[in-house]
Amino acid sequence: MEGEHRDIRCMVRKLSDNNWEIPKGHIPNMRVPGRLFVSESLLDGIEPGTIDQIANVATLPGIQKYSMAMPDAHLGYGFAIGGVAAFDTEEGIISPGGVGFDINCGVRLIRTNLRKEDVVPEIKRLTDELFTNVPAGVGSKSRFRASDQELDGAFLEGAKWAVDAGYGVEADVEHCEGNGYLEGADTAHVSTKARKRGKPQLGTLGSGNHFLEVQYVDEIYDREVASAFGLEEGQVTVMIHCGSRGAGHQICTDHLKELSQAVKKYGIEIPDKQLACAPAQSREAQNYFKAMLCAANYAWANRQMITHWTRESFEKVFGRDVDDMGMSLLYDVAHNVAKLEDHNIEGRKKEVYVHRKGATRAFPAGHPEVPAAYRDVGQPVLIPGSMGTPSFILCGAKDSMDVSFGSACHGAGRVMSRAHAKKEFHGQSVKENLEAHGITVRATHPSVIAEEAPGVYKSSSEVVNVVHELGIARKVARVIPLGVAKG
DNA sequence: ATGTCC
Repeated sequence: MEGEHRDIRCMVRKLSDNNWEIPKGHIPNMRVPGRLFVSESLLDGIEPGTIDQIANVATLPGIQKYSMAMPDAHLGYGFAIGGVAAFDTEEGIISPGGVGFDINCGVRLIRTNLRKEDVVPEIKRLTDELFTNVPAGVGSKSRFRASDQELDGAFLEGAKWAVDAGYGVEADVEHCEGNGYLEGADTAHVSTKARKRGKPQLGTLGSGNHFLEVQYVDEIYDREVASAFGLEEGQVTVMIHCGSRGAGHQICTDHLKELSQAVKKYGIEIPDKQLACAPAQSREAQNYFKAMLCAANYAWANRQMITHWTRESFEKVFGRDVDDMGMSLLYDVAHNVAKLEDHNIEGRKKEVYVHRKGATRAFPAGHPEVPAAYRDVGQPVLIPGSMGTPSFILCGAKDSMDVSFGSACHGAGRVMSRAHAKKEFHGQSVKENLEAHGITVRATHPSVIAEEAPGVYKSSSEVVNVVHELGIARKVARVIPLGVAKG
């Protein structure tokens, strides 16, 4: 492909460390410049097509300040994964490409008061128990048989519905971004097909890079914030990384069709068909938005149900009560979602549609949407590693509002296709290698392990260092996997 | 990511 011969260094202009501009002349009709937040070394790994995607988004109507991408940026559908863009609520647009297919893919972290040495001797049994209790894999079905009414509950009330249904406690909801649900969801815009796919999957992990992982804290970078987050060295934590399954995928697919028509109807010029969108206040855009919120809420309900089964699994293995094991929710973040938020733009506060696609909200200390428990330090920002690699806990930092619409990165980007990974690695040997490093893995098939081998992802530590140095999120702690369940 | 192509 011709793109591979283009020099990335000729496409960007360095503004300061970790901060690069994609000038308005990169492609015709850019309304604002692009911004790419990467280190010198990460820059060389960015595909030219990713730069083009950041520039393409800059041509969309009503875009504010600049079209940006986080240090884990890579090619996505229309918008780059790692992309953040905010649009005016009147002059701007809403685009499914700016959210992605896995609506509200996200991460939550459960604390325990168990120590690494308490868990290591039981890790195989615990990982087996988690793998048994939380269905994983493509097309996997839930242990929970949702009725239509219960599905509506998940679509409209997210984690709150799940807690009311007996999956968790009230405090869980308070420790989710947006209290585990977004207002304005309307199931009238969710197709029968999306319901049909979503109904049996409510309470499933999914596949790909999604996982359920038992970890321990091995390093604290910021004692004060770690203390506010209830984290200390040697402590065991559980991380859940999953999304809205077939429901979100179908909702995205359905509305992409409608919005492709809307592009013509409203005469919007887009440089890439994958940037299908409609004017923010149009019927088409609002219908997508209301359906997207249903999928976002479904994902929060999904992670909440998985949390409940995680707690039950620990109870069974350790023979202790969840409260006794201190299994409270630290936080739950969305990294694929569009939201109405207030931001300061050119010196005045205004409401915008912020699209985060493979980017985590990272609101700083003092922001009213940060839960009271963390208000003095900033919201927890959870950055999952890939299978067998460290994950990071950060907190939203003071410059995020000015620099990145209150956003940070979301994880390690893939550097090798699934097909390539399956040729390069063998599941069984990857598994043996991980077990030699003290990491137990349970997956539906060895090919899943090959596709997700540690070597197919960029290092998340390099990505995390960029957002830390930029002052948009600060490093708090690092966690190391002990046991992983995957689909 | 995804009933990994209706």
